[in-house]
Amino acid sequence: MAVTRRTSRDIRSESRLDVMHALLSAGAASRGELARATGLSTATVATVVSDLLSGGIVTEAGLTNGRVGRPTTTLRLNGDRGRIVGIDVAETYIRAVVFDAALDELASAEVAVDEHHGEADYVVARLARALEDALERAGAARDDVLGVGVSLPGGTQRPAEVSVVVPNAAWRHLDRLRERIGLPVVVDNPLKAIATAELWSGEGRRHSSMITLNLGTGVGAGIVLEGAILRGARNFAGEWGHSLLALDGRRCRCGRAGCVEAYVGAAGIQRTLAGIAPEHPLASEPMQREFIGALASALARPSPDPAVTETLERTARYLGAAIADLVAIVDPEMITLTGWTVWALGDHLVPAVRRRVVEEAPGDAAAELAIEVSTVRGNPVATGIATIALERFLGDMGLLTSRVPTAL
Amino acid sequence: MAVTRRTSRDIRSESRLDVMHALLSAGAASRGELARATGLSTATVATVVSDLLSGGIVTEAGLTNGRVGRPTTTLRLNGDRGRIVGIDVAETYIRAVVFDAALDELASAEVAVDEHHGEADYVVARLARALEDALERAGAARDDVLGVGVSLPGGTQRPAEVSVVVPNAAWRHLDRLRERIGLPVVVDNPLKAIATAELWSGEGRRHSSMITLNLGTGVGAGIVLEGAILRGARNFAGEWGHSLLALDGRRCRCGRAGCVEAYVGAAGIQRTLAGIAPEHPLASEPMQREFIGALASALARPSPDPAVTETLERTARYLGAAIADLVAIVDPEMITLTGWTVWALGDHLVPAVRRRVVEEAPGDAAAELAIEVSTVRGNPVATGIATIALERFLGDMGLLTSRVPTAL
DNA sequence: AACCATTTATCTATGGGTTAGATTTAATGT
DNA sequence: ACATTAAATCTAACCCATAGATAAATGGTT
Repeated sequence: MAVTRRTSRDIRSESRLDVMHALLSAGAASRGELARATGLSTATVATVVSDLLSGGIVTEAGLTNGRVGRPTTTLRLNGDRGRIVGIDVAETYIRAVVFDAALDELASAEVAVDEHHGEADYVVARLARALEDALERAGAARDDVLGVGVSLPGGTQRPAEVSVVVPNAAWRHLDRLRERIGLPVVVDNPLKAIATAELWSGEGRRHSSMITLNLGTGVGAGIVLEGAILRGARNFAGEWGHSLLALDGRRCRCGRAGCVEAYVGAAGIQRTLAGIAPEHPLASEPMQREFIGALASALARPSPDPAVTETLERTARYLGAAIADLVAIVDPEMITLTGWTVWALGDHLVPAVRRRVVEEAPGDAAAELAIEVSTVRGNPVATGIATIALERFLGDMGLLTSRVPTAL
Repeated sequence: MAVTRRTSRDIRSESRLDVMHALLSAGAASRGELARATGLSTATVATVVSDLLSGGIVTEAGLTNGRVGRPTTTLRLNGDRGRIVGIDVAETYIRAVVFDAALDELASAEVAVDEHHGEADYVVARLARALEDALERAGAARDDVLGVGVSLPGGTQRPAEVSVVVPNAAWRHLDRLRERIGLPVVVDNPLKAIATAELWSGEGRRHSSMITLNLGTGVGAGIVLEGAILRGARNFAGEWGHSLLALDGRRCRCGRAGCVEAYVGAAGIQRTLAGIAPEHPLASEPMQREFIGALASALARPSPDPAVTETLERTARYLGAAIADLVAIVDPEMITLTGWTVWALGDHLVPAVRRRVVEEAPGDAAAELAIEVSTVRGNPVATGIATIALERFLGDMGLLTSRVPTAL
């Protein structure tokens, strides 16, 4: 596949996206403010806004009188345009979140999933249940739904549809999923979702390059370059969790040895602790999220358990080295961190990781690198996959061209 | 730094580049052929060609009569437009290559450099010597030179200018270099150079993503995405040689432990052999290029030395694992290999590496990945850095806009 | 020798994009 | 009432690409 050609239509498409992003992050803005925020001329903003107004994507939300002069009409994304659902299918739970068309969260629902019970029909049924619960709580009718985004772990790609790093039979049968949902569905993987969330609701558009790391059961990277998500030739880019940290190191659940995930995934952190203090009570905690939570509380105590402190130190070192590899290869302007490990351990982990990255990165590459906890609120996977569904919808409306490279 | 805005001028700039690339790879072509090759309309090609004709970049090289009909005017890049010099500054030598404006090689000169004699004045003097020798051999006057490209190892970046992975005092003083040469100079690092060469003279433009690996004393990756070189926030992207292969592994000359370069750089391969057979005569060969050459001859024998075979196997494994990391993170459509290690060992190494990458890459990510020896002839670093100088010249002429993001 | 068919290159009209600057609109202040 | 001010829109100019008409140049045909 050769390089894609850009046409002047794509420029308009990008201008529309820029205006929508500016509006999303500002909440409400006048045309003039949008022009200043996007760098476009007021004339262009006016025509773009009129496109979006006639598509019902934005609304005029009243006039505000300034000191003197013509009053400014305030613009907002039109939440009432419809509903978008984002569904985060994780290893142990499925969470469905309903958003309005301005990407404000309305309601959510979560169902537990038995990790060892992975048949397609079972998972699809649980997913449908989460979707219906969430819609009911949001008071949304099926007709209101503009699109449903589903994030599945593992690489999603055409034509094989889903190629899994961690095998799970359910994802080979997307047709059943579509049939059962009966609404416009887009499927992608969590890394592309968090990157999209960062691009619309976070830092992605303020920097020419950014990587967002998802740390939980699995770990991975969402890579954003020049305002676009790096998907790679097979939509596989960002599987940093399965890049090598240690040759012939710990066995990873993907089958390979020495993957980053085997060290800084939640189970990997537990293994680190078990290596330091095999008899430690936390080392045998069966639930990953409980384990991470307990680790956080242990660290918060006045004089923490040395084994716990050492676990954090080593994890910071592993993570620092793995992030340094990303710096060496991609050299991003900033890195954001997300995922439930970060929500729980961030206060202790992030400062240590910052120090480690500077040490481990080649030369002074990381000297000016910003490493921050993501500013995206809520579940970024659900937010991101819903955003991808919204992008797909906008593309179907003819408002977007090039920027809808969703996987499926 | 935010995302850069694209304007319609950039589209024309890309069209001009596309036409020039098509012309470079075809050697000679009619306007119609260029239209077919680029996917542009004949009208656009005609206007672009007339721009390039009036800039003297292309020439009409005679008419050819077909069977019937109006004869086709053949177009070529105008080599007589001037001369471009590419200078590859390596650890042990400096090579200057003179090209005509159609990027055909005219002459070259090489001077040896004492690795331990790294003062700025010394290196600059050697470089100037190589440049003058090459110009003389090419019969080129200084006035003919449109630009000089200098490739320096290590990251080159603003504002610190050159930030070295492997320290060398000389590169802190680019002003002296510029003063001594007295011609338009661009400086960049070898990874960006090989990527540029791949983009103009190789496979880069036929694929939406491509990585070219340089294997020699140092190792690194040139990353090409959507027809553009990935430079990163500090022009540091592609320093894959200093990403981690083995935590706490072999000490690397960059100071870190376990870098890819410490395993698959020429010195690393020798260390692998020394680990297998400490008394092996090749293990104490003092010159790296001699060592690699001797390894290649040993492998070509009917029944090769088992230590040598084992060295190749392990190197393939290291390289396969390191490439698998690139696949996991970037997921390119193809990978090309270059550098003198590849020229010498490619026949034995590449097939083994291909197998290893498929095994080591997560899931079936590498199943369709093409791994080939680069088709760029000659010294790709010199070719690439000369091409960057040509791009800079075209930019100064007003023929190119966005695509001249050279470092210095 | 005049004319037709054929192939290549250019010209023209159309449509999409952006923008600076003029103009209109709608408030406040005197 | 009228000037002032600020926001939004309109207008004209200038980019870009393309389809389709037109012109150019030749070999073959009558």
